[in-house]
Amino acid sequence: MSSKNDKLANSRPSVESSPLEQGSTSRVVRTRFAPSPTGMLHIGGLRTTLFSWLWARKNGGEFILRLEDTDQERVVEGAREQIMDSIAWLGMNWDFGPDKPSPEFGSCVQSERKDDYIKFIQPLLDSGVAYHDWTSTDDLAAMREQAQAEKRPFVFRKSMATLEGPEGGSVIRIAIPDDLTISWDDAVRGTQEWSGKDIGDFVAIKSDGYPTYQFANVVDDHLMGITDVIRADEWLSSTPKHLYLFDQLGWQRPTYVHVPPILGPDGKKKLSKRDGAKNAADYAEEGYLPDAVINFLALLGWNPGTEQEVFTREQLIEAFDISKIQKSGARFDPVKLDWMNGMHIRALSAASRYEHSSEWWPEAATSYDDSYRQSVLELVHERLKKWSELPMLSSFFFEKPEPLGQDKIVKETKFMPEEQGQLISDTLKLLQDSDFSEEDLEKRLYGYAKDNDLKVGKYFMLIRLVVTGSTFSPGLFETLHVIGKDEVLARLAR
RNA sequence: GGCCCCAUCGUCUAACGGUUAGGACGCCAGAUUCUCAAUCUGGAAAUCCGGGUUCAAUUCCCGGUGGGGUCACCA
Repeated sequence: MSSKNDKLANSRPSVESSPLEQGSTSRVVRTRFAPSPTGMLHIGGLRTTLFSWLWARKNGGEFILRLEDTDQERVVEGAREQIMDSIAWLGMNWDFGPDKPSPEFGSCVQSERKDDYIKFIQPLLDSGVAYHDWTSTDDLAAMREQAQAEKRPFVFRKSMATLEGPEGGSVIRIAIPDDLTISWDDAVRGTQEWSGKDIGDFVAIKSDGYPTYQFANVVDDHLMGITDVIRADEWLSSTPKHLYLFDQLGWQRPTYVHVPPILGPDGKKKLSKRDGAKNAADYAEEGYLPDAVINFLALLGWNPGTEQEVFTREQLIEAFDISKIQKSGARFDPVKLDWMNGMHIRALSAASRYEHSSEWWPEAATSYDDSYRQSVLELVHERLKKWSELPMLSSFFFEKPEPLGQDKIVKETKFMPEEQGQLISDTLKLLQDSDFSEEDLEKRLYGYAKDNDLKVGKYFMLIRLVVTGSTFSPGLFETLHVIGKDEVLARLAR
């Protein structure tokens, strides 16, 4: 057939023209993320959101959050809020969303836009592109099963349909011509071409009157003026359906950008709940910084073409380019995320680092003032990978540690119990009239070790163990200085 | 099974057809040092296989293998 369709397909920008320019030359860039509120938004969805958001921000365009809830039965309570909270936590602001309708196109919730879809199906029905079908779901299932058994793909055609039935009980399908050829330039996959004979006549309007994703998606992308459809790879094979609809409705096609999947630990299947696929809330709870998560996610399936790894949010927006999105799937590496988060914690100014730390302090820290806590933070932050580690690394600044058994000290320092007692009481005397500046502590402690011919490492470890209860801590003088004279002497005297 | 997509160190990735195949995480070693970190330096570590094109292939083509996606009144 259809020279008409071929022409439409061919009227698209040629292969030579960059797909990047298709969306951005004529119209202001508009992207959207369109999840269905059926559950948690996990890491893969978050990354897709990120790419959409970055691309809009980079181009001074708009980013829309649209809820695809046309399957009312699958809508999960709370999912909508969870999705919005996750995206907001990562600092990806939307220009229009479920909570922010547009004066131009209205609601961003599909169930509230039902009338729009019905409106556009009529011309398709009139032109014979769409038709009513009364085939029962049971019959459909049987047909599918048979196709399966015969090891052939299930491709529904009008000839298989039940064309008569009671008013209102039908679905509306889009008829796909066998000789249709649909081609397009995917911004990451390159030129794609599909044959109509591999595409079944798909349902556009369900028998309950709601549109399917396939239809609502196209209508909304058009009505909302979406220029770049950035979505997961799994949609690649339904793109021809969407394109056919754009063409038949006489609408301008957006640029399609199919991003690769994020893989689970085995490097094969997509990351799933079973792998502990997380949502943004989980990362918030473990004490990751939104900027670090964004930085990490951006580098999963995209790279700037330079050797830079650590980016601020602004640098990411500046550097991001959909032409550098990877084709193949990427594995999620939590170890690198930890490193990345540590880098971001260290990149913060002392003041904003302290601000970020606020809810992570151990219980005992509440009775201490800001300036004390801030000094502690500056001492321990280089050892932090995530905020949840703060209590473990800082507790001895706020409360006396559990006294260590002498055996433990012997094991760590090789000082016999008698020696321990002697050294500690000497140290107690030594520090009695110290001003407890780092310099003075250093002078006295080193001096004592030297005068008594002690291994500095062993001696310092002894003091550390007694004062902090831990085999590791920030530098000994800094630690003693911050804890303060009274408390240090009290701990030594125990 | 049909159709489609993908393939560089363990992982994330770079490389106009000509590079000692680069960087990062992790790992190992060293430096620093009172411990642990942080930091710096060095090291081990990769082009899935087979053909073809070419003076030259990680790069282009074909085939294989492996992995993934999709074939719903779900998105």
